[in-house]
Amino acid sequence: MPRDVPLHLWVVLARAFDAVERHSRASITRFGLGTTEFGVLEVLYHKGELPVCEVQRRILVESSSTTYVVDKLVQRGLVRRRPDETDRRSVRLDLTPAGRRLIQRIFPPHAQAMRRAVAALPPREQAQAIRLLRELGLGAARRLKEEI
Amino acid sequence: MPRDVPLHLWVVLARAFDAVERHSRASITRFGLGTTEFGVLEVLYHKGELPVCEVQRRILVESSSTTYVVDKLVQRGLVRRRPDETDRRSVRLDLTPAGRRLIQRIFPPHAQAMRRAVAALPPREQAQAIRLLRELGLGAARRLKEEI
DNA sequence: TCGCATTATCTAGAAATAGAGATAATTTAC
DNA sequence: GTAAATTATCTCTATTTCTAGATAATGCGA
Repeated sequence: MPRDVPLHLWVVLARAFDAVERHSRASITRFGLGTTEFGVLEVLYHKGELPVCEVQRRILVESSSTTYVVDKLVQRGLVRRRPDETDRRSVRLDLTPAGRRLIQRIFPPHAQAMRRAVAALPPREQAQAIRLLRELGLGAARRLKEEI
Repeated sequence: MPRDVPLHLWVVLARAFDAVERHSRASITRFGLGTTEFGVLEVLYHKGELPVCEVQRRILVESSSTTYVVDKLVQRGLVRRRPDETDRRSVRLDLTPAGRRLIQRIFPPHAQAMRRAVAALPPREQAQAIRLLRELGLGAARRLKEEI
């Protein structure tokens, strides 16, 4: 009984993502944030000030959702918008001091939770999985662009 | 500069899932269905009549969302609910003839689209990825249960 | 330089999803 | 056998996310 390997890959990819993502969601919920809000804080924390479009690319949601999440973070005083000097279409995002304090406090325990979430795979196999998933993801993304 | 391998694994997992899932979404949208609706039809097509809870486990959404999706499919005459004789808590789901005709028609081209979506990875590496993702997913799911 | 395609962001509205908890049936432990 | 715990489904509500499209600025080619 020869398996349909590509379809099986898609199934286990979805299952693995779901299981690990539940860890992420549970961890982030502890801190009164949504996963996408956390994503924005996290990317600004690690990359510094960025234009909205760059943040969007990294948190993997549509542009209107990005606007929605950033609105909430701005209202809560965790992020600020600033017009870009050179490109007047662009809006740059940055952490406020309060936002920085928050993400500084919650990132380490969240990272720890995520390390535990994937710890069933031994380090050597984690490295192998990274290589394969990178190739898979890049390939799929490439095909998406081509097929527009 | 030693990478934080577990966190990196989580990032590439999310990216790969996102890219492949976009293929899935685009493919399914062609047929006027949502991905979760498609998931219900597909699992009933391949497994036959199943209780709601079993369908839910396979489509990876919460129980309230399952009710919502099944409602829509029932309204469209694609799925029917039937009380379980032996366990009166349980409701069994099955395809109607129209539902069966629909999924029979759209599953093959969707499967083809998904095969293309993951085709950047050669078959040998697909098999390797399946093994690793299975172990990762099962491990993460196990930890979820333990940590309740 | 001018017009057109592209890019960046946002708005409005619809759809999908989750969360809390209600209800009812079954299973388990004693 | 019965009480307590678990399981299955659904309701109601809030939140999140997407789609379509508007607006404005930029880049690019003739």
